[in-house]
Amino acid sequence: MLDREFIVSNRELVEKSATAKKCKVNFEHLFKVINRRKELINSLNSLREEKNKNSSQVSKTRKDGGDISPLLEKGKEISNKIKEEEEELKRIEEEEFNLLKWIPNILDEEVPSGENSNFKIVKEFGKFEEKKLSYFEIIKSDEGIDFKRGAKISGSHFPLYLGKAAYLERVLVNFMLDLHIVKHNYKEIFPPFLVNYDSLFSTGQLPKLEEDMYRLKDDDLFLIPTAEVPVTNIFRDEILNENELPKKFVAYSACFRREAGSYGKDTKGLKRLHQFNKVELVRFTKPEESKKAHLEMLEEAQRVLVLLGLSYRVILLPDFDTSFSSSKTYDIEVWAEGSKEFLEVSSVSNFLDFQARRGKIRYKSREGKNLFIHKKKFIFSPNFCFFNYRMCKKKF
RNA sequence: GGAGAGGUGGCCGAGUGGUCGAAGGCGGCGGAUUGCUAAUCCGUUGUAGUGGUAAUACCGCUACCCCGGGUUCAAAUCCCGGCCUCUCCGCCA
Repeated sequence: MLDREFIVSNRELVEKSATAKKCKVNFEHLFKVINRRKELINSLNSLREEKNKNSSQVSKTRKDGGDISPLLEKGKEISNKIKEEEEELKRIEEEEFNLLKWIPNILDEEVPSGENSNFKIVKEFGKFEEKKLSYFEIIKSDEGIDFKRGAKISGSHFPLYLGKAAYLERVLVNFMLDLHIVKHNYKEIFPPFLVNYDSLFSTGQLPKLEEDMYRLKDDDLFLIPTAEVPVTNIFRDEILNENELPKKFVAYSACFRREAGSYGKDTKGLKRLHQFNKVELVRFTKPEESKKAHLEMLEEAQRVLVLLGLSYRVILLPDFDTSFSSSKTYDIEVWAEGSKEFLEVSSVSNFLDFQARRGKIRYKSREGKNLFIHKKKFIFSPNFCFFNYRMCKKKF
């Protein structure tokens, strides 16, 4: 979420970003609501002042043996007026919140505009060879992934890993965790896989992506689409000390996505799964360290691929592909030799203070001011490493 | 699932209708004292909104004692609903 005052004073930038991300926002109406809210708050403040004064007058007058009945009358009047205005303020604030929550994060100035170009290739690493065998054939054995039985047990897009495939998945997860814990100094987190509405709201999945989420209706909980959600919410509604920052977390979790509306797209094999494993990194930093931290994470993410001996490229996503909450996103795409294509294994995003504001994640600066934390994350999906011929061959 | 207890400031803990943003203690900060450390003494110490204003300085006002409603001129305090925590019993892993 963006700050009310920020939107007012940076209207052009905010509108431009919203348009690029194809989010429709009625800014005219929003500004009217913002102004009315201010009016009401000012009016209520003075009414309450009057109320408080009148009330203490009652006890004084009574002590002195005076007649309090006119004061009681007056108090009642003021209270009624307050009630009226409070009701309007509540409506206005709800309306304002409903408008604000649909405004996407602002885009970094470096993000390419989708009108002329698509993504921008930032880096290419390794050789992009082609092999005849597709990943799909390699993993279809009794030491591979059994999609049929996975579908029987749960439904399509729930893969069942057998033998060496299960082993490979597990060691990849461990490898990524260990690398970031030991070499990059992240703290390991093992989070809950079910979360509540507020947690998903603060990371921005809700309300926009509600139909993509698995929901447990009886308990009003959601299966996490990524470990980003519980990890980001560790400090929701908290105020940290400046010297506690930066916070660096790495978490493995299974991820659950309904992938509603994506039927027909990438329906085969390991793409677009309903359940998959992922190692997620999250950093909370001060605003002034935000950009640097983001680039550091981009390096850390690439290290995984370099150590695994995989070829990849790094791209900077264009505006229309940058997610609702993100300001700037790099994707790392591994080269899949069998299917001869680039596949997204990692996504490194800078959210600035967008999620922090939604979740009220703050820190106290030395000057005593509470500031919203900047957050960035990157993800790494081990299952996509299966796509690479060399990796599969090595392990099978 | 059944029964009970409880949620107050950074922490502990008092407070059952007005003078309570809230006693007291601890911690933090500033200072005094001090061979060092410790101890002692004095002062200070929440957050947000809004107005005065150029101000993250200062002053005023408002809100906040888990959350949301209600009663009342007046609510931390009374009433209703919710959430959370703890203890005991049962059940399952």
